[in-house]
Parts: sequence; C-alpha cells; structure tokens
Amino acid sequence: MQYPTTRLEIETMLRDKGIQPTSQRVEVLFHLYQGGHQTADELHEHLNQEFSKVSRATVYNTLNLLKSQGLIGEVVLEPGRSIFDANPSEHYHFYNVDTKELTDIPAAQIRLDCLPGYPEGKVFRGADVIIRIGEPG
Amino acid sequence: MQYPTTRLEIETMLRDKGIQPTSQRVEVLFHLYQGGHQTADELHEHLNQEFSKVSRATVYNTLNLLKSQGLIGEVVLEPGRSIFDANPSEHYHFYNVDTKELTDIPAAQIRLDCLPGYPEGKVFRGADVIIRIGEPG
DNA sequence: GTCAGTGCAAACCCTTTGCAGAAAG
DNA sequence: CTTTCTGCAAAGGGTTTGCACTGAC
Repeated sequence: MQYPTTRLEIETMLRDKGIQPTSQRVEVLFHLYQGGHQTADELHEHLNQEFSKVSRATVYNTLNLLKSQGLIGEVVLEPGRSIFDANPSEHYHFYNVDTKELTDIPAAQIRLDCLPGYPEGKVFRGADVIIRIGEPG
Repeated sequence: MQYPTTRLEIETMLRDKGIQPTSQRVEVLFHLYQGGHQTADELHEHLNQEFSKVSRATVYNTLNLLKSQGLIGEVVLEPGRSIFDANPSEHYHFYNVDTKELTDIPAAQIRLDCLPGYPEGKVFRGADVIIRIGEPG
C-alpha cells in the first residue's frame, strides 16, 4: 500500500472523501503516514515539535474522524495502549514485546479461514491478530 | 480444559501455585470460572450480590495477580474494554459485534504458522486473535 | 507478633465533552 | 454571515496506588 506523500495529495484525498482538509487534519495524517504506527499522544508530541500547535483534543477528534471514515486503523495492544495505524485495510501485526515495535503482516500470510467455520448464520466482520514475538530464551 | 468446580479445589490449586487462598481470591476465581469471560467490573458486581463484600481494588489486584501467575487470561476488545478469561492457555476468540458475546476458538483451529516465518531471530511469544462476527447484511 | 492481604479513597492515565473563540466557505 | 473546526479545561471511565486496618500464620 502506498500513502500520499505530500500535504497536497493528502488535502486532495480528504476532499475526495468529503472531509474538510483543515491544516490540523492534514498534519495529523502527514505525520501518521511518516510514523506508520503511533499512539495519539506520540502523534500529538511530534506535531507540536514540527507544527505550531495542535491540541490533544483535536488530535483525538481527528483520529476518530479519520478512523470512522476508514482512512486509518486502530490497534489495541494492551488495556491502556492504543496505536493508530496509517494502513486501514485488513492486515495483522507482529508485536515485539522487547522493543514494543509493531510491524505489519499482510493479510494473505495468515489463513484465518482454515476453521471449521463460523457459528451458525454469522459472517466475518474483520479480525484483529497480534502475534507477540521476542528474543529467544 | 476443565476448571476446578468447588471452592475447595480452587483453594488447593492456589496453594499449589504458592498463592495464599484468601476467601476473596477463591471467590473471584470461582465466579470467573462460572462466567467464563467477564470484565473486572462485572465480576465485582456479581461478587457483591452473592458474596458479602469485595472491594473493586481487591478484584483488580486479584485479577492481576492471577494473570501474572498464569492462572487466567486477559483479552482487550476495545480501548476501554478488557475481559478476563478463565482459560489461560493459548486459544482465540470470536467476538459477536452485535451481542458483544465472546466465545472461544481452540488454538488448533487457526494456523498462525502458515507464515513465511518470524522476523530474523525472533521467536513466538503468544498471539491475540479476535475474529469479529455478526449477522449477515 | 509479624507479614501479607484488604478496603477505602484519592490519584492516575487515556480519552471524550462542553463551550467560547477562530477559521473556512 | 453561517457553519464547522479548534483549543482549552473540565469531566469521564477504567485501573492503580497509598495507607491504615484486618486477618492469616
């Protein structure tokens, strides 16, 4: 998957989705695309280093908006640790428990369909898969 | 997997694990075994209906203790929604998005090993798999 | 009598909300 | 000018912590 790389491309993409491309929204997406996986708070800090001022509330509101529009994803790693993901399409994750690093696994590399089947009459609505890895020993 | 069913069996199990089997701890486990999957708060409420008094703090402390000792598991469904699981062994979950019901999937029914492999030098440390299902349409 | 466990309330963290001011169309 | 967005600060929910009390050995 390839993300828009310039602020202009992001602006266009937002407009296409019917989302007003305010400077804060463009910056949030721009930075999320650079980092790949970031918590709301990390994003907030990065933004306020390179960009004048974005409030925490706006970062959260923007992330929720983008998520509800299917432009980004969210991964819950632990009770209090939620990561936003530049990639909104179906895919899974390695979580390095030593470095706390998160890396993508393409959906095709895991076969969730090798099950007996879903419960009677139910259909697939998506899956969260986090494979924890670490140093041997 | 079969859980201890009586308080006496639970007491014995705790003692075997080197955990002091206080009445609160036994009750927490007893109720978790009955419900299967419960939030800390649900457990706290159930306990205070049938059992004299267990504080929220003790419920949380006990659940964390039991989890750290590998006697129970925890599943994070959403940022603010964490479920404790009577079954601590490797297995996965269906999450019914309509009813919010959680059901177990035996580990053998999903082949996570059908990957190219783990990143260089890393080993498997466990996996969280939540397959969201719902009514068709 | 000593040490571990419990209960309460306050503290904490992350996230959301209400409202006034600012910006966009 | 109207509507939407932003920022701030306050509120919210779930979880943890500090400390005195209770209970187990």
